[in-house]
This record gives sequence, C-alpha cells and structure tokens, in this order.
Amino acid sequence: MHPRIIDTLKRSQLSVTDSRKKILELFLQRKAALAHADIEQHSGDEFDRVTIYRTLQTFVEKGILHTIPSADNSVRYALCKDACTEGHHHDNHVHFMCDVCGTTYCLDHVTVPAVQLPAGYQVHQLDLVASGTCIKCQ
Amino acid sequence: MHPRIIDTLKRSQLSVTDSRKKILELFLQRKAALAHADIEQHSGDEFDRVTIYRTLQTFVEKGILHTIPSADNSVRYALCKDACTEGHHHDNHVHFMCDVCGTTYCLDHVTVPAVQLPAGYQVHQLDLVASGTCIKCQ
DNA sequence: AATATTTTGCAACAAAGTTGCATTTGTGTA
DNA sequence: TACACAAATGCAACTTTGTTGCAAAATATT
Ligand SMILES: [Mn+2]
Ligand SMILES: [Mn+2]
Ligand SMILES: [Zn+2]
Ligand SMILES: [Zn+2]
Repeated sequence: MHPRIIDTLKRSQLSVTDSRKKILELFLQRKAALAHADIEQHSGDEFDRVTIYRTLQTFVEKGILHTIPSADNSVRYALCKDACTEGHHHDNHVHFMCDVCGTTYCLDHVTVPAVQLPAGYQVHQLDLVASGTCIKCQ
Repeated sequence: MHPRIIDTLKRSQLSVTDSRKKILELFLQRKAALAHADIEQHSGDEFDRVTIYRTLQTFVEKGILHTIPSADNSVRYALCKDACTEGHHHDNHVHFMCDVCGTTYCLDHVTVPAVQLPAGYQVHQLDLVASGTCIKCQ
C-alpha cells in the first residue's frame, strides 16, 4: 500500500476504511483521472456502487480529489496535488482528454491563463479542458 | 416563428419538422445554453424525450449546436454563431456558468487564449469554462 | 474492552439514456 | 395535387446511472 494513503485520510479527518484506502490507492497508481465507471469496473465487487459515489463526494469535499468537466456526461476525478483543503480547491491546471484512448491527464505544469471577462461576471473557478490525441496515441 | 429557423434547417439538409422547429426556436428565444432537462421541462408533452435526444445529437453533428462541458453531469447545448459546419465546429469562445441561477452563457466575444502544451499533445479542441456569479445574481 | 460515532451494503427507488420497430410526417417527382 | 420513397417520431421495453433511508458492520474514542 502506498505510504501516503493513511496520512492523506487522517489529515482530512476521515476514518481509515477499506474502500477509502483502495480507491485512493487506485488514484495513486494510475496517474490519470478516473470516472466513476472506471472505478466501478476496476474494483469488481470489492465494494458497493453507492460507496464509490459517497467516497468520491467526500474526497472532493475534503480537497483530496478535484473534478474535471466533460462534454460526455461523465465527470472525471483526479488527485489534488497542491494544498487543497476542505471546500478550497486550487487545481488551476489544464486538463487533456484523449479522443482515442479516452485517458484524461492533469497537466500539472500548464497553468490556466487568466481571461478578461465582461464586467459583472465574478469568476470563482476556471476550467480549461483540451482534447485531441495524446502522446501515446500519435 | 423566428425567420432563421427554416433557413438553418435547410442549409443543414435537414427536413423541417415540428420538433426541430420548436427546439431551435427555444434556443433562439433564450439566449442562454440549455441542458436536455431544460428542454424537456419547457416543452411539456409536445414531443417525446427520445426525440429531444435525437434532435440535440443531430444539431450537434450538423454544426447547429455546440456542447459545453460541465462538472455536474449535465452537458449544456448552445447555438453555434460562427460558420460551424457538419463535423466542424469553431466555437472557441469562453463559457460562463452561474452557481446561483444555473444559467450558462456563451461569451461570444471572449476568445479562449492559446496554451502551450507539452510536446506530443495534439489539440483538436479547447474548452474554457468559467463559473461563479453572473451579472444578474450579484 | 466497552461505547459512541461513522461508514457501509442493501433494497428500493428515481432519473437519465438507449434501441428496435411500427406509424406518421415530410420531400421530391410524376 | 397525388404518389412513392425516405426520414423522423412515438412508444415500449430496457439498461445504466444516481439517490435515499436504514440496519448492520467497521472504526474511533474512552
Ligand atoms: Mn487535475
Ligand atoms: Mn457557446
Ligand atoms: Zn490517448
Ligand atoms: Zn446567475
């Protein structure tokens, strides 16, 4: 088991349970983002579908995972790298979704550029999602 | 009925049907983007749920509507303004989703800035979605 | 070890999306 | 205008996805 797992859970004041450990482990192994369906597939009958929903929700609230918007009705989740805390995310990096293999990447080193919106729009979050062909699928 | 409706359909080589006219009209009246559910709600029993699915899909394929990614598993659709054609979209403007009223706006005059991705990522599309509080909800 | 708290699985349900097929509607042509 | 062909629609049946309440199990606290 990845050494960071227990730490991460405790720092967020979450009790350390099997499902949380395993789901977190899955995200640490895979470097890419995962949709609910990916986790469900990958974990077989290890735990209930409902538990996955609740775990993902908890992790997002606690700042362990962030969501990545998509145009295919299937939100992806990925590990927060920065110091995200309960209700306060700072994942302002670009995401890339490959049309070929379906992988979603966090491009941690590519920052979302500032944009000048018309007066009156108060921005709380900015998401930039690129899609196309990834390195592996060229 | 809005004068552009028949034109738009014919230009895309689509037969002019009641549902297509009414769904298109809805998008022309409302300036904002609409989710499937919005259309369903707004049209009552005028046409079947399945017809809405199929119409939206057709309109996207034909370049009449474009999709807007979201983090809440509910893709929004909005009219293409530019010369989008079958299978070729050019809606490279920023979108704004209001957390308060839920409205999604096409900010037609705010262009998505170019970003420099790591070598090897071939970008086909760039989506920038801002969220926060809109003008009306301040 | 005993107790209090939290999480989980299950069941039942609601909502969202898909597919095949008969019927209806629209289009082009005679 | 009427006809024939093609396309779109509605319906039914179904699958998938997401939600909720509650008892049982697991975890944390003392
Ligand atoms: Mn990310
Ligand atoms: Mn738009
Ligand atoms: Zn790929
Ligand atoms: Zn608003």
